[in-house]
Amino acid sequence: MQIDNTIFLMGRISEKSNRYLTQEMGKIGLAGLAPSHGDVIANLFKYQEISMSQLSSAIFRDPSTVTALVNKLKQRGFVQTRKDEEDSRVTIVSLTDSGKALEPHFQAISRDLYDIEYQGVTDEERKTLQCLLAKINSNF
Amino acid sequence: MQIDNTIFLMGRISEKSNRYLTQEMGKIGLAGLAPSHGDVIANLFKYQEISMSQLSSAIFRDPSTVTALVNKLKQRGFVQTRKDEEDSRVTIVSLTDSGKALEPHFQAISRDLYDIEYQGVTDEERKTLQCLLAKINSNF
DNA sequence: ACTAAATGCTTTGATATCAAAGCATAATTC
DNA sequence: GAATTATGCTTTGATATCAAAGCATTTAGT
Repeated sequence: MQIDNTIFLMGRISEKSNRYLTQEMGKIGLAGLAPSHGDVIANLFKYQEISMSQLSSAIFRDPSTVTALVNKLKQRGFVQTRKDEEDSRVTIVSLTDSGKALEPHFQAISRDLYDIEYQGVTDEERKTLQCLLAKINSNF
Repeated sequence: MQIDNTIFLMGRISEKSNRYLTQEMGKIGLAGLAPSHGDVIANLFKYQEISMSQLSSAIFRDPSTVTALVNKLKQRGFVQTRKDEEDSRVTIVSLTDSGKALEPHFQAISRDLYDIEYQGVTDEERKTLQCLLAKINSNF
């Protein structure tokens, strides 16, 4: 029968987090965008410039999905793209000024999310959780 | 910045599980169906008969999504529906014989999934994980 | 009893997502 | 160096999903 419901719980937590992120993104001018759009932006904070395929690997989404995500972000004015000079197949994505301006808001949202997550959870437990999830993730 | 990546890991594990479930469902005659369809069926193993709205609560999906899920399962011949006699608004869903025949396969898939998840994880750790996830889930 | 509110479900429209196929361009092989 | 294979990306088509609106029917309020 059912051994436990950990997989189920991870799914639920994941969905609730996404709901929360979507809601908070709406408050900082990103209404109508999904968590994955946020993932794109977050990776641009980290790497400044990144190709479509690197983005695809970084956010674990199909290349065709990344095309759609970046198109939307471009249309909204948060990112821009240019062709790579060395390899004309490659498209390189970067933040516009209005994209860069989001960074502090992203940090705040991220902090808030983890505050919610870890209410009543000790640092010790947090580390244990982190370890266990990393191990389970590598089991698949 | 980023405090940890537990939320991210839960999302990844959840997606990988879903990928696995979809694949295994394909092997038992459920190709083209999603994990949520499996959730509907699993709840019917548990309750035999259940209304659309109860199903909606049980699988945490919008009522309109449940309508679509059940329609597809009906079309494939795994479930059937009837009107409740007491309240004609209510639709009650139940398994057909070919739906019931899936139960042992579901048990096997569920077992296999947990075997994968818990490779190299002790019973103690499993309990800890279960506890922490339950707490975090209730934090949202 | 009649109206208003609530409940159960479905339809419609929008969207993120993936898979498959297509189209370039680059790299490799012969 | 021409042909094949690989790589990077996009287009197209299908689907699960939700939100909003709609339609019944049941319940509550007066």
